Amino acid sequence: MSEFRLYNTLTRRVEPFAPADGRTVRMYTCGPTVYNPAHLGNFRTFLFEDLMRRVFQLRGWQVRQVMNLTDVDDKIIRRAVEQGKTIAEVTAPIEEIFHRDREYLRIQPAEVYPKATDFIPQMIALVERLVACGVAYRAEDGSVYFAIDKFPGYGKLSRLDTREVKSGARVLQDDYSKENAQDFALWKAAKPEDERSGAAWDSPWGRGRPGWHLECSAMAMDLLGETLDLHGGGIDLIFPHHEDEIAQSEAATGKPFSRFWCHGAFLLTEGAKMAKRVGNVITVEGLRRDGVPAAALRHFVFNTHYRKELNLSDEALEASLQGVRRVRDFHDRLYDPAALSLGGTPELATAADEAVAAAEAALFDDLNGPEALAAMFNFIRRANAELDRRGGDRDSVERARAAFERINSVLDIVPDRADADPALATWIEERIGARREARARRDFGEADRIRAELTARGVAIEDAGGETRWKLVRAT
RNA sequence: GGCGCCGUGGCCAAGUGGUAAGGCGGCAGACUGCAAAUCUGCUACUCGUCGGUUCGAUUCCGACCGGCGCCUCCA
Repeated sequence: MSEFRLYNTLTRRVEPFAPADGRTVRMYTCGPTVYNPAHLGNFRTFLFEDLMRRVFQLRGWQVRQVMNLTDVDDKIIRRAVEQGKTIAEVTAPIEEIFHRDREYLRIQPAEVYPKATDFIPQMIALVERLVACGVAYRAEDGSVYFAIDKFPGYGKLSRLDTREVKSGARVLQDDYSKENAQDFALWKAAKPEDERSGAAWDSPWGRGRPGWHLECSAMAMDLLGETLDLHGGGIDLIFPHHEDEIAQSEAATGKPFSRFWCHGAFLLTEGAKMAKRVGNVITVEGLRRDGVPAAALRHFVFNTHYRKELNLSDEALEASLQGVRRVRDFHDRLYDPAALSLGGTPELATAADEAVAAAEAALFDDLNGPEALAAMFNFIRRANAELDRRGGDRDSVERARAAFERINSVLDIVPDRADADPALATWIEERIGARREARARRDFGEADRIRAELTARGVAIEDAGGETRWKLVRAT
């Protein structure tokens, strides 16, 4: 079996990767803050992580993935206060939307979706450990901070010079008092709005709530052990989020927190990072309403390497839509019973084997989605050509099906066929029957009229092998 | 100011120290009553610009131009 390689942000290199125990990849991926529906930019990262876990499975490893749902933070609290709700009332519906969108995009569920508020005791225990080690201190306001100058490795992931005082960068003073401007909060003393929205818990340092980074360290170590195989997220999380996770985890355990760090690049729209504050957000729900199938979105995302920025445009999306239509037509042809009876050729079997080899080589080499897609499309072209020959070889058709399934087990880019309701289907069949009769008496004017009628209702027809097949297409 | 990424045909996008995958689109042909689907051929002597290293660079180095991102709660 070929070597498996993965880019590691920690070393900035592509390195051989395998789970520590040789069997199960234990991966932690930063999930959404559930105060607003995630947009396609967020989902690009989640799709990258879906690709990752599916490739691991293709390689024969088991996967235990933990994705957190951040259900307590400043924005959630602000919203709760505005709406006179508790944070749980704010986050519950958003959590549902997240899973609905996730399922629409065919993102495999993680093994665990822990919520921050369910791990308060573990987080407090971690802070106690850090205080005991002397790397964390309680400030006058009752908050607890991590002292970054007590952790020698600070900055190793982001490679930021901690001494550098950046001119031109935004230097914000937050509401808490701390010894060093760059120290980060482990535990935040409760404010009135925290109490009012249910975002405050008892702790050895008084009422308060966890800092942003704490949940990931506590939940990852609780659910996956003190050293993970891999930790993933969007590239913007490298600093400070992941840097701080490393600091607080490794200061507590003395062990490497994660062997690999993997980050996905941004999705851009209109030339800028897709973000709520930029106002160029596109939601999964919106795309779904526009009739963009999940398969096309998956194709769109996987057609650019995960570490490269991807610019969303109508043209690019349209190309994915068409590409995925080709995949579906091929899939339908391959699985039509006729394909088996007409049969393939020995060359079809060869094409199948080569396609699998090419796709796996691409995927196992730092998750090269674009090359895997190329392998898929090369296979489709060659297989179509061989199927055209009707070589009578049933075995090669079976082989082609298996190859297609194997590659598609990762990409998952066959669009669902829109089902016609029974009444429409009956009407379509009737019209096709009428057209068949017209064609039989060589009344092509009538036949074309009927086809136009069907087209107007979004039905495309194909005359193939004496039969007429139909399918629903987008109205546009 | 610091750190980092990117610039490949009309659009999207891989890739390699030895002369450019794949998709979409376009053009032509085969098939078809006509289409559709499918297949075949064509569609970058060239990989932002200028230098350098090399027998040879799109691929390595440098400079420059252009775009994007991170620099404390943003995937």
